[in-house]
Amino acid sequence: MDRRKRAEKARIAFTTCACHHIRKASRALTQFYDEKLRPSGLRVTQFNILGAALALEPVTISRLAEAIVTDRTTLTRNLRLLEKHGLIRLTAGKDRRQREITVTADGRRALAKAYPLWREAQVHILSALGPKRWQRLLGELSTLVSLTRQE
Amino acid sequence: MDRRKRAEKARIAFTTCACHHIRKASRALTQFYDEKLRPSGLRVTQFNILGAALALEPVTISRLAEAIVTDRTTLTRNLRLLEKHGLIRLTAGKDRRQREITVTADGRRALAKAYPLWREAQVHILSALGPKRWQRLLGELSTLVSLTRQE
DNA sequence: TGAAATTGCGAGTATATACACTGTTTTCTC
DNA sequence: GAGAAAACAGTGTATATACTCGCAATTTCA
Repeated sequence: MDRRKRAEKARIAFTTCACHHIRKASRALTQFYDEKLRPSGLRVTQFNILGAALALEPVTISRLAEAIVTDRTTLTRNLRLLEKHGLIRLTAGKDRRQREITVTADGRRALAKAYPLWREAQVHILSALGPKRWQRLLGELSTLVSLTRQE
Repeated sequence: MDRRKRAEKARIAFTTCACHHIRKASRALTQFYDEKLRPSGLRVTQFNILGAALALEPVTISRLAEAIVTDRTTLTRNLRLLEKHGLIRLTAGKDRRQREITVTADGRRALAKAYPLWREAQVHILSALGPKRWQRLLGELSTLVSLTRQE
């Protein structure tokens, strides 16, 4: 293959790659939400983990990882940070292999403080799209996730 | 606010957060593409950076960062890795502040080897969606990016 | 009941990401 | 032309991500 063809393929790959576009949007949204959440001291990742933990508590690490579609070992490390800041507690379960996550009073306070800031970011995005486009986008994102899970 | 209401808000936040859903899809797609690309030794991030560099070379770090919508300092570190593996070269430009990126012969070989693997992953996703849904999704992702850029 | 398989989790290692700050070079302005 | 402003890039630090490996507790089953 000559040089020109190779460059052309490279151009196609980087302008059309689905993963690239999703990652790009992910970076942009993360920066946006993080910026809005800054006064709360939580990042959007932490806000989401903490919120999921509160909604599901008491919950084990593996169950929570499954719920938010994150690698378990990634979640372990993210939880360690929340624990260090006193926002969650990790205790041994009945099954001594398991570790149960509970949100502390500080954790609930942090969530309550962050919630209106999150809402501001969320409204900015959702109101611009409108409920119809938003719902459809949500569906497509779910489709993408399941497309990568099935083989 | 009572305990129940707080948990309810937490549940809403983590089930509807736009950022959470995009990040989730991003993780899933990244794992999928990385898995397919594994025999090539490139990750999808590296594949995309290398492809963009080849399409735009010679290009400075800031220009490339702009093109792929990545923080410049992130790109600097990602490029360092590609340089260490001999896939790109970083040379001083005429303007001595700039550093120019060029893809080496090894880099082009790595891209050529990875291309069919990338294509396999890409086809899996795109053929499942079909061109129409894919184009619309691409448009929505662009919209999201610009929604976070404008204030 | 005891060995094998399974389950739950952590550590080691590597990459990706970005904010705040710093230094250097170039350009602009008076 | 000197000083100010802008542009380009690197470092320090912190977080997010996940693969591989390994250990301990539990369950399964012969």
